[in-house]
Amino acid sequence: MPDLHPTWDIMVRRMERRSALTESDRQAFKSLPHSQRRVGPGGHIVRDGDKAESCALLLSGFAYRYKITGEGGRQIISLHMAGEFVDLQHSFLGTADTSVQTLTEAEVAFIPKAAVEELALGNAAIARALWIDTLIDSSIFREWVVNVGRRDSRARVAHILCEFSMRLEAAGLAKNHVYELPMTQEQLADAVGLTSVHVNRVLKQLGEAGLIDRDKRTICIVDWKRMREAGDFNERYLHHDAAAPAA
Amino acid sequence: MPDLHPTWDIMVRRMERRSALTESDRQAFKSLPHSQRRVGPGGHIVRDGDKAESCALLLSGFAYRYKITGEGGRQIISLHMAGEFVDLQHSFLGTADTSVQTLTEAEVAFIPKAAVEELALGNAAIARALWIDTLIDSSIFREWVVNVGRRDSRARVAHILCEFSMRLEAAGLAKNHVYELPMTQEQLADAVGLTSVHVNRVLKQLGEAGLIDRDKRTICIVDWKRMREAGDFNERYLHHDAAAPAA
DNA sequence: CGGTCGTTTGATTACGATCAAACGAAGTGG
DNA sequence: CCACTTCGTTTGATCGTAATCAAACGACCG
Repeated sequence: MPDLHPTWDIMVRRMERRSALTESDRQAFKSLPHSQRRVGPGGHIVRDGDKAESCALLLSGFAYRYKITGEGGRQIISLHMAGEFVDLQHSFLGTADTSVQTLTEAEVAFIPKAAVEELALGNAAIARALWIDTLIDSSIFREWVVNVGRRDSRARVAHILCEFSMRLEAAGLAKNHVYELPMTQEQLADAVGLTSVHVNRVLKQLGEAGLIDRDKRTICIVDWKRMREAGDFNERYLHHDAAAPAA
Repeated sequence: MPDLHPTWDIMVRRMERRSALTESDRQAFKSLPHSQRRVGPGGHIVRDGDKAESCALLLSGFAYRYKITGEGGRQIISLHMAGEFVDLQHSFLGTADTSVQTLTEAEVAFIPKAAVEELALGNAAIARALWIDTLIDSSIFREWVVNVGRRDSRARVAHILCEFSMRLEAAGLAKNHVYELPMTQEQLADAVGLTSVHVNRVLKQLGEAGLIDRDKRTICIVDWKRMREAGDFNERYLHHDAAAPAA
């Protein structure tokens, strides 16, 4: 594999944190058959209702998962960054129950469904790693239910900014609580169940209160402690420590 | 296994819909070591933050998963009925990230974490079945994010009533869209991100509009078609068809 | 029979939505 | 190069849904 995209290594390293892998396990990940494609900003990776034929690994850029309601409203359900499997679930469920769209220009590896299943079910250590990966996604969904269901606008926005910061840092894509938010205020609004107008006011207010600094799309969480409080944020649900005991 | 609770069979039958099982696979499920306990209404099965030591299978009754926010608000994140694993994820994640409480008197089988892991990772067909089970849970979480994030009060309540009806029927616990709702309006409110007062008004309105009939806690969805519309409900996300191809 | 819990209804408030418009930056074409 | 469009952000004014506050009622239970 001479020209394998470097993000494959990042993904494998994340898997190793989930389950103890042997060298051959690592190779199994890296030798997955796939076709790599560049997707422009706003391009679709999966569409709700699609029959699953492949599983997408995000190699660069950002993406989000969403659903459209009968009234035409959009709810963003999750955010994804380089190194993440964007629709592993669909390989097992057969049909996509959400759409996934890129936020930025992105490179995506599409792995045939059969290869994913074979990898995932052929080896206990790998199964464990991938399973835990989907379970952490699941934990994030649960937290999002809480976020949009029971927090006020200020806490919702603060919470998502904290989550994004933590996840970016865990992935090695940011540090010191400074990062480029790869989405518009409208998309942010659709992620927290508010309107873009209101999100704008909340961001302004968080700035005035000295919790964040903004410059264009760059977010700097100046006061992490107070921001965590404002967002009722406790990173435990991210399971960044999700240990790797038995292989 | 002379006196195994009959719900074990129901659970195994659900697993068979997810993945083709052999007789020995079925036996593996049914011979899981476990301790069975009766839990009174409102009793806790798991508490947020608990170190996972076992995995709970609900043998009878109803339960719900929830989180408490810093402000003291409660968000109910999922509902569970007999035959469902209530916290399979915790066995793999190590720590509970939500609490689970019974709605009614319930019988619960606690299976040691190690036994679950061994079962789940020791055999591809079983791994597949259990994994799909957790992925469907995950799909329901996604739908709930949409429900609380982007639907108005009427649709939220109608949606959850539709979901519960469908799931009960799929589990063989109800038919003809008539069922006993095992929760108070306050709990219903915490599941849809509203207040109990408002849920009460919405229920009344759905009754007056001829979509449902209520008698105490018994819900009868009189006009399923209009109710689906009102709740923007499309059962696809429940993946009740989630087929079982390769074993 | 009193007490608790859940449901129901009414009155008022408030948070965030909606409507509307201006502004700035980036991109396009004459 | 500048007019012009487009897209996203920002701010202001008003509206409406659901929250809050309050109280009565009914059912069940000890």
